[in-house]
Parts: sequence; structure tokens; C-alpha cells
Amino acid sequence: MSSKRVLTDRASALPALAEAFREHGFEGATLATLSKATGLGKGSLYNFFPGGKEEMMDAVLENIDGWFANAIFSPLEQVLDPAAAITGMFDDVTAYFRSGQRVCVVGCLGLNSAGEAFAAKVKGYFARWISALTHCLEVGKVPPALAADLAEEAVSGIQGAIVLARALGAEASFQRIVQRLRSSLLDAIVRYG
Amino acid sequence: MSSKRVLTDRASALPALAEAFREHGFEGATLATLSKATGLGKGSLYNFFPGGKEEMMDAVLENIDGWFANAIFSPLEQVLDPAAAITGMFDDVTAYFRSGQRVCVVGCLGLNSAGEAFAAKVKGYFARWISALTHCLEVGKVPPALAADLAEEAVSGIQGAIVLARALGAEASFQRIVQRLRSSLLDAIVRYG
DNA sequence: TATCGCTTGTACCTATCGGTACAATCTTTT
DNA sequence: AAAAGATTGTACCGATAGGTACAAGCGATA
Repeated sequence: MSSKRVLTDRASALPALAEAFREHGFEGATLATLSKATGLGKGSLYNFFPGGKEEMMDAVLENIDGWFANAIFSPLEQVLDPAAAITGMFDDVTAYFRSGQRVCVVGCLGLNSAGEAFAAKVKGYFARWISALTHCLEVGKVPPALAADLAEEAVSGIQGAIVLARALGAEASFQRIVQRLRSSLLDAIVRYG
Repeated sequence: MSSKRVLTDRASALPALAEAFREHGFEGATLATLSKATGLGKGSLYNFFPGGKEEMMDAVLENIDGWFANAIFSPLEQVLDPAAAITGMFDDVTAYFRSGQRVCVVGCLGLNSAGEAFAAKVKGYFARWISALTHCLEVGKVPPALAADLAEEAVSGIQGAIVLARALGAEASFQRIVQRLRSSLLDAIVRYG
């Protein structure tokens, strides 16, 4: 059971690590920050993540990706009711990003040179999201070319909504933008479905 | 003339500083980085910017804001031909952000805690952009409520396009998204104008 | 309860951080 | 050309960065 316990404790530190990286970015999050955020001393941190900050961020990305795969990507990929799946996606995403007050770690990593080490994971995350959403729209009888366009627009639009809502300090902006995106996708399904 | 020369040299360092901040972010850009980027030693840097990194970023923001005011905001605010102004805006923005390969310093600052010191400027930048674009659409006879929505969607959409294009390493994504936004605004003007 | 191995806090390391001091240079003015 | 001022590189500062070493502490097995 000891090997399981290591896993458990390592995993239980991930939410706090993710929150610290979210707030301060990869460069801005110091070991002192991470230690305080998790309640773990440096010793424990390096025990669980021998690779240091980079391994911590890697684990956080893995964890986030797992959450999205489960809560967002899979439902879209194995969709039965496209309209319901899309509505669910926007609801989950709005809750997850706290209407834009909570930043997207993955998106932020792509923006500066500090995130280059994680480029593949960042790319994979967005690529899978768009492809899952495209698939869902196609199941809703939306023509493939339009489906791909709408999916790209939606995923990109959510990221933009986060940037704008943070900049303006306005959750309402996020909600308006996301609602418009949702309507746009649902309209396409209604039109072709 | 000496006071002018100070201004000139300080100003001439701004593009290099902006590029360094763009690439590494505020925290990630060290004084060594900034020194190398500008070709100025620490002494000169602190001679021109006694307030250190923070004053440098402040000056960079001022500079960026000035560029946008001149190239983007003013044409929208004093618009005669709304359709042409909007087309011009998207062209200029696409060139400025190098189809999304070049990050928006202002948007990035809003994303993590390091940028809190600049929150007012960040907010002002986006607020003015949205309000200028709203005005332009209204001149194009688009109803005010819809104009505000479309403007918010466009500005937010551009930011999202940058995030996505960087993450995917795909300029094509940026161009598709921006073209769709442009069409959406032009359509509204055609419909109501 | 003695032992074993995982876990943890503390002390410590070097490199580099942002920033300062200042003497040596240029420029400019006269 | 000489004085005055602006500009610059270099040396240096304390603080803190990420990371390592390691002895004490801990819970499980026997």
C-alpha cells in the first residue's frame, strides 16, 4: 500500500499547485509560494516531484488534462444528444473558469517563453478540445467544414472571454460572450439537425 | 536640447523592451534580458527608468496605448466609413500581432498576479477599444445593444485567437477566426446600414 | 518492541535576482 | 579648450531564487 500512498499524497497536492500556478504563472510561482499553497515543506515537495517546478507543472497539466478529458472531451466525443452536450460543455466550462475570474493555466503557458517546455501538452489540449467539439457538431448534422470552424471559434472564444473578463474584472462579459458562442453552436445544430 | 535627447533615447528603447516583455512576460524578463534586448547597460537602463522594471513596463504600456490610440482607436472613434474602418482595424491588428505569433502584452498582464500593478491601464485599454468599436458600429446604424455585443465579441475574439494560434503554433487559425469576426461585424452593418 | 523504509523539516549551497554607487567617459555650452 | 552636465560600464549589495543533503520522525511489518 505504500506505493499507493505516495500516489495519493502527490495527487492531493495537485489542486493547490494548480491554483498557485494559475495565480502567479510558472515563473512567478516560487518554491516558497508552492510550499505555502500546498502546506508541504520543500523536502516533501521534492520527494514527490524530484524534477522540481517543471515536474510539478507537468503533473498539474496531466491532472487538468485528465479532468477535461473526463468532464469535457469524452462527453463530446461519445455524444448522443449534441445540443445537450454542448449546453453541458458551456455550463461546465463557465463553472470551471469561474466566469473568467479563474485563468486557464494551459492557455497562459502557451503565451510566453517559459511555457515552451510544455508546448506539446498545450497543443494537444487545444487540439483535442476542438476536435471533440467538431465531432459533436458533426453528429448534430452540421457540415464538417462549418463544424470545424464553429468549434475553433468556440474554443478560441472561451480563451478570449477569460482574457477580457480578467482585464475588465467583469464576470458579466465572460457570461455574455459564452452565451453568444453557445447560441451560435446550437443554432447551427437546429438549422442542419 | 538635452532634455529632448533623454526623451528620444528612452523612447527608442521602448520597442526592444516591449518585445522582451512580450516574449518573457513581466516576471520572466530579467534585467539581464532587458539589457541585452536594448543593448543598454544597467546604468543606462536605470538612468532612463529610475523606477526599474515597473517603470519600464509602464512606459511600454504607454507606448503601446499610444500606438493603438493612433492606429486603431482614433479611426474607429472618428469614423466616416464604418465598413472601411472595421476592415482596416482587422488588417492592422492582424499585422500588429503577426497573425497571433506575437502576444498581446496588455492581455497577458491581466492574466497573472504580477500584472496587478497595471490593472487600471489594462482595463482602460480594453474598455476604450470596445467602446470605440461600439461607436463605429453605431455609426453604421447597428442598434446600440447589438453594437456593444459585437464589439465585445470582436475584441475578446482577437485575444482568444492569439491564445489559440500561439498554443497550436498555427497562424492559419488566427486568420480564420479574425476573418469570421470581421464578416460578422460587416454583415451587421450591411443588414442595418 | 525493534526494525525498516518512506516522509519531512531544517540547514545549507550556488546562481542570479532587482537595484545602487560611482568613477570614467562623452556632449554640450560657453 | 575648459567647465558643467548627461550618459555609461563596472563593481558591488542584500535578498531570494531553485535545488541538495541529511538527520530526525513516522507508521507499517514482523
